[in-house]
Amino acid sequence: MSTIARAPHPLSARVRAELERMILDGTLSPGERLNEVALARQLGVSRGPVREAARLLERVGLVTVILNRGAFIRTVPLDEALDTYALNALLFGFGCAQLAASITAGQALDLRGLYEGMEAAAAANDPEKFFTLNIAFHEHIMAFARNRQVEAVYLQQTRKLMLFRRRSFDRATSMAESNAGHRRILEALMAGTPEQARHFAEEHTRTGRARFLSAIEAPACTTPACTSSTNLPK
Amino acid sequence: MSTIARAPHPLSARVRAELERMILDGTLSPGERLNEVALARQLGVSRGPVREAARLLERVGLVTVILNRGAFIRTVPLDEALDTYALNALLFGFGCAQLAASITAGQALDLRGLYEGMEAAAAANDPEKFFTLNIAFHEHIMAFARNRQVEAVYLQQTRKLMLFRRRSFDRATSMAESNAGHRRILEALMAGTPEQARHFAEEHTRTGRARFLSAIEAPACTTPACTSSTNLPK
DNA sequence: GCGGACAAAATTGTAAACACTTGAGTCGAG
DNA sequence: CTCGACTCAAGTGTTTACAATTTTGTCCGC
Repeated sequence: MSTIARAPHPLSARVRAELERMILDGTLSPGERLNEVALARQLGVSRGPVREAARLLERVGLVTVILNRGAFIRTVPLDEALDTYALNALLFGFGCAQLAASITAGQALDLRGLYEGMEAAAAANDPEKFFTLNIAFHEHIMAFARNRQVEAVYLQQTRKLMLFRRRSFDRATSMAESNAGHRRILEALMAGTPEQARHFAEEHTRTGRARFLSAIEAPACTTPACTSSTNLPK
Repeated sequence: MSTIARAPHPLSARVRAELERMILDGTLSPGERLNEVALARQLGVSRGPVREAARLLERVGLVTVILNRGAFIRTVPLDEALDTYALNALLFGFGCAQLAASITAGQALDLRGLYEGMEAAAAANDPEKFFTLNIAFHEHIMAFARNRQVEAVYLQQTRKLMLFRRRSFDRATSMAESNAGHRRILEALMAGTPEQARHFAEEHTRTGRARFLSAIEAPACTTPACTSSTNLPK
């Protein structure tokens, strides 16, 4: 029974963060139901905050709430994932275009460091590290783009995609290919050419979608979480 | 004490819809606090659903929750409104570009009807009707664009902007100017030229933002709701 | 052996109760 | 008269309890 750390936030917000972490971690698998009493006991709180947290996660698209049946971790349908990729391509392209027009030396240095870290991770065949740096690279760009609304939507949609995107970097070639896209984006950013940056960003997202699709069609994963039903219960 | 109509949804969802309506209607003004007990009694429910609904509205950006002080209807800061306009320009441009490549005769007819309705409303100097048709025009386009994710984000952001956008169409010239933009978009859609449609859509959003800005700087509104504090309490 | 109806357990939806924080008003000292 | 501390009311945060629905297990009939 691990109690949540004390913080100056409503309990429901902390529970929401914890549940979000558990979902993205894989502790809670897609299709699984969020048992309110079990989670409440596990987190050392009452059912109220857990309920509120579940409703918040529904609003973000991470869970689905069915009347009198509870909250289930969403299994994002393929068409929704594709729509989300298109949306993210648009947002990421915008972010890169904006940043190309306003990038500072420090920001460029930061992004370059992440790029080189991914290069090393790809060479060492370390998908886990590459995955982490990759997220940081994209999120830093969107943070530097100075549009909080675009950034917020991008982060939210990306989190939703993470429900299964983690497996897209299984092969070393994927990492190298992905990082080549990062390099092109980075060069356009440092060159200060917004439209080129936007172009490479959208292209990069498209190749990411392609990797995602091939990973879906050929799931080289045998854990029970992968083979379980991909549809909602009932 | 008006009880909410029965429906196959959790009470919190129905309460959320009702609160959202009250906020966008103006029944609840920006800066106002959502008194849980009062709203619960007014809606004929308990505090639980009202709390959950308030948290949901926070996630959408319509209210702000402060620990131990409750939920306040948000007063969207200017910079956030500008960021949101930029986001909406991007999304609406995407939607128009998509639709230009796939529009059907029936969809074109539908949009044309809305356009002509707005033309009539502008001639009759009927801002209320123009406002309604204007929303329908944009939402129909986004629905026809066939990307549920982009559509959902656009709708959400637009609702947030509605917290004060309603006053942008006070003058008849604004309506005529706005509808001229609609006409250009519609022609590009029917011509099947995606990039042109995107261009006009983004331009239309920019002029909308300009109207919004001028309406902010010169508030021709004297109701107490407008003159009240535009910042969060305390 | 199989299918359907019934009953009991589990779980969610909702409501009420309790504890704590915040804010205002008042009283008193300087 | 002003400023500060104290008290009390209002309201939120959280927990607990109750009601309604769903699900599952079992039993009976065919």
